[in-house]
Amino acid sequence: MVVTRFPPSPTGHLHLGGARTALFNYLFARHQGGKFILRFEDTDKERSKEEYVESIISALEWLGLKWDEGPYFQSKRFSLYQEYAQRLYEEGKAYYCECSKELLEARKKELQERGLKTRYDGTCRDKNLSPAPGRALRIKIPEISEIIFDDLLRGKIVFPPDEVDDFIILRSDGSPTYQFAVVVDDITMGITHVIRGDDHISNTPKQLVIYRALGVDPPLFAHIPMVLGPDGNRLSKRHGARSILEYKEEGYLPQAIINYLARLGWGYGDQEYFTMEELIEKFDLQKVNLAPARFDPEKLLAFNGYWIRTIPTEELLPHLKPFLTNYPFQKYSEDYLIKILESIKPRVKTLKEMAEMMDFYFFEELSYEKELLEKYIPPKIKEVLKRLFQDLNIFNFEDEKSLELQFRELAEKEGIKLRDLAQALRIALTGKPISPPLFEVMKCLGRERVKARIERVIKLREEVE
RNA sequence: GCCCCCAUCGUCUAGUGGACUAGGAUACUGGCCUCUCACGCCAGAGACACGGGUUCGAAUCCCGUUGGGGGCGCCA
Repeated sequence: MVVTRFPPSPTGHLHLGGARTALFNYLFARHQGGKFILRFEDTDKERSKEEYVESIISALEWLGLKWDEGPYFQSKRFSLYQEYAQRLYEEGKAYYCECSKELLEARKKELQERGLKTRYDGTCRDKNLSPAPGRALRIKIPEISEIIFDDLLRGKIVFPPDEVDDFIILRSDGSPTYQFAVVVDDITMGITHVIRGDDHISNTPKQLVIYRALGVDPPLFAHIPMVLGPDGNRLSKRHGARSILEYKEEGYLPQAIINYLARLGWGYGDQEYFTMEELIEKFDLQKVNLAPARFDPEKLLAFNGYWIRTIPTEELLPHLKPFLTNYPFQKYSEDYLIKILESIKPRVKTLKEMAEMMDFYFFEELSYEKELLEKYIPPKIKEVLKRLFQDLNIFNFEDEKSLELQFRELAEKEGIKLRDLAQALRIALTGKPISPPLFEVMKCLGRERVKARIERVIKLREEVE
């Protein structure tokens, strides 16, 4: 059975790059009917934080990337790593090293200055040191030969013989380093496919050395291209390195983020829009592009707009509710909310915008900008509004079609353009020059609320004069 | 500096030797629809990085150049 994993280190929030790696692992596992594991790589005690564990978990849950096992924590598995390390030590495949950090640092600096490779010089390699506090355990790289592996996406990748040095697998405090913990975990968790960013390509030879020393066949590797910022540089805080949860707060739909992320570096013919179900069905690692992909916030926004107007309104409503907390929306029925959402859906790109556009449905006393009143309600139109006021009692508010007809007739009778009348009414009813279709708005508000707003706006308009 | 990966419109991509006058999406421009704004529809502009090969024939295969990305920790 296929087993994949997503191994974030809880030293930051889940960002777009990490989310995409998680997504690809998830999709691959689901497509193959396999298992997807969540594992926190928190061997760095200094930088790992519980709050990041929580935020990563809630981001994954929000995106709908459900894991089948875990979360595991490397910090709780130290005895396992020590066990494996002990084995390597006893078999002579690893040795203890007493070189101090300062000494190593100095040697490295010197090598750099001379333009040479910064590798460990093997000072302690043959000292036969026994374990002792303050000593780190290094793996003993066997005889020099090149290291080759078959990447699922790129084919053979070859590293020259002297690329890997005797690196540390157990720190002097006994904790495992990343390279070692990953391998032990992937072995013990039965990982079959390692799908990760291509920034890990150069780590792979080190890990292969560990697999070999442990006498275990390595999993299959697929290195997917990284996600770059819009400027082609590494993802930074300004754009995509923001937490996924920030996108949630700004009014993005998980469907949109998943869809966008899937299309970043992967394609399925000319199809652009995919539900999670379709992705699971159609995802194929072989179709992943090899070139790094730039994150384009505008396209993500466009996808968000698409999914807002595409998913059923009943499904949209729960996503929107958190953005309505400043409105007394509890007073209104679910049916009413769904009705007004329908008309706003095609006009917005985020849930936040949606909430902003809906405000007039919830408040009776709108505030009107003086400029808008003057621009859209000139004296002539104001008089029309006054005369219209009586008609409102007999107009049929049952459906927008008949409302429209009634107002068309009225405009004709008054000798003004429907357009001008409509804009004045729009200001009166919504407080804005841009809104959902006017007659839909009227129908939703109902006769009494429409009357009250027109009456009030006439009064305010006269105060301005 | 050394090592590794990569290269189609601004961006994301389709394309796996002939179906390419290089398709779609997004963004942009013009038009249609229209009570505003959107949505939708139609149209336009916009790319095979460069140079050598291989081949009857290259966006597609090979080599080089250039460009971009990544790695070289007792970080992950």
